[in-house]
Amino acid sequence: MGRPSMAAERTEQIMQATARCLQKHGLAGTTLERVAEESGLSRSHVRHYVGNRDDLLQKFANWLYSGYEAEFIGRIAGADGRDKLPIVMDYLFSTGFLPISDDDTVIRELITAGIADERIRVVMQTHYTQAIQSVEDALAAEHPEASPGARRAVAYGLWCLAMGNSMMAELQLPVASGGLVRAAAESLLERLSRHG
Amino acid sequence: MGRPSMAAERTEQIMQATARCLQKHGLAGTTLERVAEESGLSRSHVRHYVGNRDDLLQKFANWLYSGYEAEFIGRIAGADGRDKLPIVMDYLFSTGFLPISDDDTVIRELITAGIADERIRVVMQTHYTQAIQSVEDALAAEHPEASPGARRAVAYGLWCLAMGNSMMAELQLPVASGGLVRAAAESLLERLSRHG
DNA sequence: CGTTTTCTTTTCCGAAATGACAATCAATTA
DNA sequence: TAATTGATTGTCATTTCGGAAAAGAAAACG
Repeated sequence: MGRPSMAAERTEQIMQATARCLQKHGLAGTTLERVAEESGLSRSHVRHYVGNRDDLLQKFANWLYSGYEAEFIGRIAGADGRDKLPIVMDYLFSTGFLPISDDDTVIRELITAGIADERIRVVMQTHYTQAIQSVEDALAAEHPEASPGARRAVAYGLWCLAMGNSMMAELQLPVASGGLVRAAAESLLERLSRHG
Repeated sequence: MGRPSMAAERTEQIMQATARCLQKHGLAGTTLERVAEESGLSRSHVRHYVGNRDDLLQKFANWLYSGYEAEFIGRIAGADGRDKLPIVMDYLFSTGFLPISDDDTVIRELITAGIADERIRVVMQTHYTQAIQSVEDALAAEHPEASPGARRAVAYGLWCLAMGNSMMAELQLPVASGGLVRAAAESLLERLSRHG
């Protein structure tokens, strides 16, 4: 064996720096140099540990979503029965004091990257497919009598509501921070309560 | 007077080239050089007529949305009564064969630009405020008996649904092209039919 | 020790984009 | 015809980024 590997720590450093960069400077502004600066390492370090810029973004997507898988998808799968839906609703429409979570910006930038880069896109496709499925599972636990088609539409609707609202919030549109999405989301949910 | 100004035609050329660039190469790839190439003019031309890159994007935002104002907001204001809502629904959820309209990509890139640049953001804020108001007007025409709060929530909900779905469509998520949003949107509408 | 492995630092090159400036050309009007 | 206004073209310097490679330093292990 040679010198012990710093890869694990360094990669973590770099990923977190990448997140901060995406948040502060957007996708185009997330250059290897800036990530290096933000992480306190040199650009050569970044290249050494994660490769070129495309590699960086792809690894970052994996890193980010594997975190979410534990935090969201995992938590829903772990919760039982009627505990699921409140978790989902809070996650999608948490109306805390922060208008948007820090991650929302990062995610949107990543989506932009995914439109151009297939590897990133695939990561996001599989993640989002799972996430929407989790929403559907939560709905199924709450409304087992509803039709699968209706559940699917509502699940996807909730998801789109959350994504769309996050976009509007990033534009600092006043209407985005008034809890109006949550009202719309509740309306969607009512459909499942009404006709079985 | 000197030589007659070509500003009007040239600007139009440049704006259309900018749209094509945003669509093909994204925000980061929309450089003055590429816009010049796409428009058939020289980079000096672009600089001469629209200024630097930030100026270009701001002028483009104005140009794009003044077009939409005529096409969408204007059309709704012009339609009478119960003709409004179908126009809105078609505009937001047109389920044609194209998974997404050409402009959707451009708009999303512009939103990304608006997050960083305040001048662009202001343009988009005012436009979207008006657009959501138009949706609300259409709902008011169809459901005059519904409560204003409910209408507002549904209007904003429809808008978010459309935005979120457009994002998912750009990621080529299969679920985005199945007409599922439209189903969710119809569910939202039902809320206004039910309790006045 | 010395070898091996990995980390770390440094240097170089090329491409692309921006900003600024200058010079020439063309059309209109006095 | 001359002056003026704006169009058109071209050039230069600077910056930033990305990609690649080389060389040195540090730690484990036999």
